[in-house]
Amino acid sequence: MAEDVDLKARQEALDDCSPHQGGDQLELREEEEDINQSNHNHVDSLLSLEGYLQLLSSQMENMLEVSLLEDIQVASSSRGRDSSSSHHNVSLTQTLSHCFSPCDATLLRTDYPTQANSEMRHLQRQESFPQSSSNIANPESLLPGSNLTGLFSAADIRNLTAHDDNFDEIKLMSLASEEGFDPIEVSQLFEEPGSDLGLSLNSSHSTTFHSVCSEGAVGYSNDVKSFSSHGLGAGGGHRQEHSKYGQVEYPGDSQCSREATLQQFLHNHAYNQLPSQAASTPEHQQQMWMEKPNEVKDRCHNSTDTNVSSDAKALRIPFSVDEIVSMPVDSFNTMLAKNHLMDTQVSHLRVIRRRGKNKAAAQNCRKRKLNALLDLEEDIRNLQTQKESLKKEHSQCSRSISKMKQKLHNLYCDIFSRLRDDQGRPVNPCQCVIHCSSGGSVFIIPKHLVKSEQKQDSENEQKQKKDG
DNA sequence: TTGCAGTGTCATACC
DNA sequence: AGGGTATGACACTGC
Repeated sequence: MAEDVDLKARQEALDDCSPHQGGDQLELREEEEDINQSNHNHVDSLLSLEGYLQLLSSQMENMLEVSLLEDIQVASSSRGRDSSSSHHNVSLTQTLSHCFSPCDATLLRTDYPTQANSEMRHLQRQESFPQSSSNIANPESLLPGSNLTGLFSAADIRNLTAHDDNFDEIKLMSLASEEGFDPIEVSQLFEEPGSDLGLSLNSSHSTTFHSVCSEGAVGYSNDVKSFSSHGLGAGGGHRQEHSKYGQVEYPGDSQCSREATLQQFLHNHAYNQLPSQAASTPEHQQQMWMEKPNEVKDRCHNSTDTNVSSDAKALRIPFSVDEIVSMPVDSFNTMLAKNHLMDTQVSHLRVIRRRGKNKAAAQNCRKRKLNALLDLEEDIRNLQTQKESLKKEHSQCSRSISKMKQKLHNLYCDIFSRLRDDQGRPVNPCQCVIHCSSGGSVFIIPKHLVKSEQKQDSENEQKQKKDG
């Protein structure tokens, strides 16, 4: 504001010296107003840019934390069995990290016909739901009807989880199934008409929570590793149970059971929460279970990487989620046709694909926004530099005009001091003016004649305008 | 506890 | 017409 006043004062001073600078002043004011408005509009942008730079610097740390959390997660699951099996953690982590590779998925497909025992299948199906809807932060929130604390006291389980934020969802889910937990019943119980393809909405009914799956800022990377690491929460548990019981589902099974497995996996969209943040009281658990889909839908957003990975795995699709998202539409349609999926499964996969696409689009959109802000900030700097340059040029021009005016005045005085009228008397410069014609001739004309001529000229111009 | 930044998702418009 | 993209809005999490 002080700069405004100073500038205006200077401009007024310059205007006094040079009466023809009104246009320049107006332009400068406009430019100044524009710049000031830009400054005002981008104060917030500058503030957010600071945070963005901090985010960039911390993303490398986050990437390291991801792998670290993976090890911690597995370590926590093996802690209850063998506290000294540190080497186990490494191998498990490696196993988990390969859980969603296309090669792995293909192998799973080829394994299907080798499974024949129907009882085992039933048991495995029961196992599959806990795996899919794992991610439990609070063991007591598994099911309202299942009494986990009958096997382990709440204190024991809390102690188990207290070692790490990443509670061992796998183990607890196994316990849940041992308690007679029927995943299909539950999925049917919470199946509501009009829900959103059973993805976020249906999943919302579950009180299960993700273990910490290293979500957070992932930057704009959308590669396979990114998806895999995010999928460790559910995917890791899933894989582990596979190694325990073999295949959970078979391609030769009815579409119904396949669909059931799909639903089970698609029900896994709870937000990752720490044990302390999860529902802790039975009342709260009950409330969570009774919540309407729309009320809990959005709570489930951040875990979708995990869950869509599980979705693809549950469908036995030999492609990773990232491939599902990034593959051309023709390849995608071919893949859908080859796998002989039901309509609902196809629609689920399309949802997965659409969400993945939209996720990337949102990341690009935000990236563009930030870039636009950076560009605008640079524009502001450039305009400020240009403004300073123009101000200097303006002052230089004003000084030049003042000098020329002074010279003209001196010349005027010099000429009139030498002029004499017909009678040899000096000509009064207040009564006469020097007039230069277009032909180059110079006349000394009395001022009153000049004024009358000017009046006539202006009258003629007005007449011409009216006629025109 | 509150505010903020980052994120995923949805709805919608547009291509 | 169907799929992809862009973007505002919303809810949520973690800090």
